[in-house]
Amino acid sequence: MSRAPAQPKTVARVGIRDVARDAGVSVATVSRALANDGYPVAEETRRKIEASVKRLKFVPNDLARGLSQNRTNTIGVIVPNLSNLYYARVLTGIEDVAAANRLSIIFCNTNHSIEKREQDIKLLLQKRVDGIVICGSGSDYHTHIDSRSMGAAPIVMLGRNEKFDGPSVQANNFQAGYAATAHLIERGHRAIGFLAGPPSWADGSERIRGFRACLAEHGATLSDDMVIYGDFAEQDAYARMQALGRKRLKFTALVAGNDRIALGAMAAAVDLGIRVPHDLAFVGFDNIATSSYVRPSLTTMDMPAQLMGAEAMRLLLRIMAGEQVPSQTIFEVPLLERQSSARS
Amino acid sequence: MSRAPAQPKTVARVGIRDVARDAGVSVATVSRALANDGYPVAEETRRKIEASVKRLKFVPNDLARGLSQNRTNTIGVIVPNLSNLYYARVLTGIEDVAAANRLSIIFCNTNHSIEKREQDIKLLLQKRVDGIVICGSGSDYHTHIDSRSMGAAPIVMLGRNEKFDGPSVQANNFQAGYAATAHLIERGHRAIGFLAGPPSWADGSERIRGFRACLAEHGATLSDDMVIYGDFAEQDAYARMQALGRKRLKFTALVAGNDRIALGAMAAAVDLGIRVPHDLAFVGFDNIATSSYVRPSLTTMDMPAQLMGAEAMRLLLRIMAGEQVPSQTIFEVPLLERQSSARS
DNA sequence: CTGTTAGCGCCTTCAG
DNA sequence: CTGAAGGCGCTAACAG
Repeated sequence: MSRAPAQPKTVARVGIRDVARDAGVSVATVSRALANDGYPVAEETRRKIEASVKRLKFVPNDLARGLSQNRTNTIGVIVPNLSNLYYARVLTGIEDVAAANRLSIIFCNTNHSIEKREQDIKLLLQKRVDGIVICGSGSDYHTHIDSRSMGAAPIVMLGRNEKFDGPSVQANNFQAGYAATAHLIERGHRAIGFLAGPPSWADGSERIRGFRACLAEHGATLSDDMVIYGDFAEQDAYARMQALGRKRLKFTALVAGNDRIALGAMAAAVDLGIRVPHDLAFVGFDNIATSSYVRPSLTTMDMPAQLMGAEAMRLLLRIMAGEQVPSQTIFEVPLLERQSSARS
Repeated sequence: MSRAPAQPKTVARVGIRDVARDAGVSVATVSRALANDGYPVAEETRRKIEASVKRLKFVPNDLARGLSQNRTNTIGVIVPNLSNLYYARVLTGIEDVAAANRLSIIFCNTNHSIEKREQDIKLLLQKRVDGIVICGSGSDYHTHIDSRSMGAAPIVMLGRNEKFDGPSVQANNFQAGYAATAHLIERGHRAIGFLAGPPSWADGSERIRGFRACLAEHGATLSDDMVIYGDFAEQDAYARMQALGRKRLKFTALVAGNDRIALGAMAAAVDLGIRVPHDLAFVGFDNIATSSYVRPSLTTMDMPAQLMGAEAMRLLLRIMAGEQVPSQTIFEVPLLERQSSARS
């Protein structure tokens, strides 16, 4: 597959040389005026240069700049899936602080494929990004690129990843799972199930650990069929809930691996004539926008997605500046009580 | 604000020259072997080179490549706001076909600020992207960069923008607004209101035009207070609905500017004791994931967001390949009947 | 099939 | 405060 050059060679772009000639100075001076770092340039010279830049419509070439400066002012962000509003918020948080620091973002979507992720990392390294934020948890981190040697880009991980030893930003998912469960227990529930995501989802597993820990601590008997695995989305959760509801319902409350799962399951519950929260209470994770606008509204653990994104970006900036940063930055997750777990 | 270089100059990166030396060939041969276009390279030479690449952990520098090839295999995507799932889906569509064509995406979020957008375009041009997709409609397009002269990157617009004369991908929002309204009329409604987004939102205005046209055609009297403007999100819609509901409700059905508005308003309706759809029917636009998982589920116009994103990217690819493309590519928007507009 | 050699457009010492 | 010149890492003629 070959593409024609984006620019026909016949249309020579205006370069710094043209500006220099037009302004009657040397390229070095133009370069310095444009860089606008502290380097002294006479006010008048600067004005002449700026005029020429305007007149010639000069657009500096960041590729050349990057090549000689060995820095691109660009970072890579790898996300598993944007249809999950959680990641959209994370990305928004990253973008905010990136933009504030005049950094561009090269965005990669992996669709949860770890091969795609490896490939994306390779690509980003070729593009000489100054740093990388990898979002999405798993137990699968594995890449043969040592992030610290060879001057390769530093990596910050957002989410739990057991095999990654660089700096990471995480939510305290164990605590969150624990708190969600404790909330239900406090409401009098004893038969509580967990509608989980995929087993490979590290953040999810932590939530389940918290769930089990809380139950154990309250003397509940733990059985394997209390945790029902599936995927991240509404549809599958709807189906799982239907399967659950057709038998005699053995739970009075469900913790869902995330809000999308909760929403899907709640819809199924309603459709089955199960009253929420009277017959069945729900707690989710993420606090996506719609969770407070469904009825009954969804009680959820309020994952600070945007904050975490922003923090990850800040860490990356500090690493890029040569600072040492903490190996783990952990956010607690507050409970947001709403109707789906109200006393009935 | 200054940052330390991402890479200490002391650690010289391995370059194509090192590979050449290691493999005992010339840099040109290495370059050709790596490019892997049709250029003939002896099998054995190729093998030796690949071995050296592995051994030395050579990572080609795309900046240098871009500089000499005058192409970056990177495109820019500008989006108003990712917290709207609609744009997340558009972006996903773009990313899919971009990745399939080995193009990277530089992502920019404008928060609906047209200044930020101008700035982003400038940045993208400096980074010498091969093309740009601008998402989000408005009546405000204005940039002094002529997309066709100077070999600057071609632009494809996704969404309606009156002042932009390049190729665009759009949904037929007039038809969609018309169809949504016709659906309600067909259900027996005559007093229909429109819970709009901001007046500056071009796609939204088209929907309103369709709404008016449909009403007019069915002999309804049009008054200005049938359209209630606000922003794009749930919260504001909730407030507007509450204001509406406190007076004697003069509508039996509402068309909402998008699903988020519909969801917010429906929540308010429920809270006010208004029965949906019995007392008040709803139709939205976008078909975001949760719309089918709220109860009552939301009837909506199924905007083909991902398709449109993919198509915009395909158009851009064709332009980049030097092809001529249609100035407008328009998608029709199907109606998805669900519970919020069921006969009551 | 392979090698040599100019650039690509800018930054950055090193001298004025 | 300004200029000259080498180099960033790779590609693309042009010659073998």
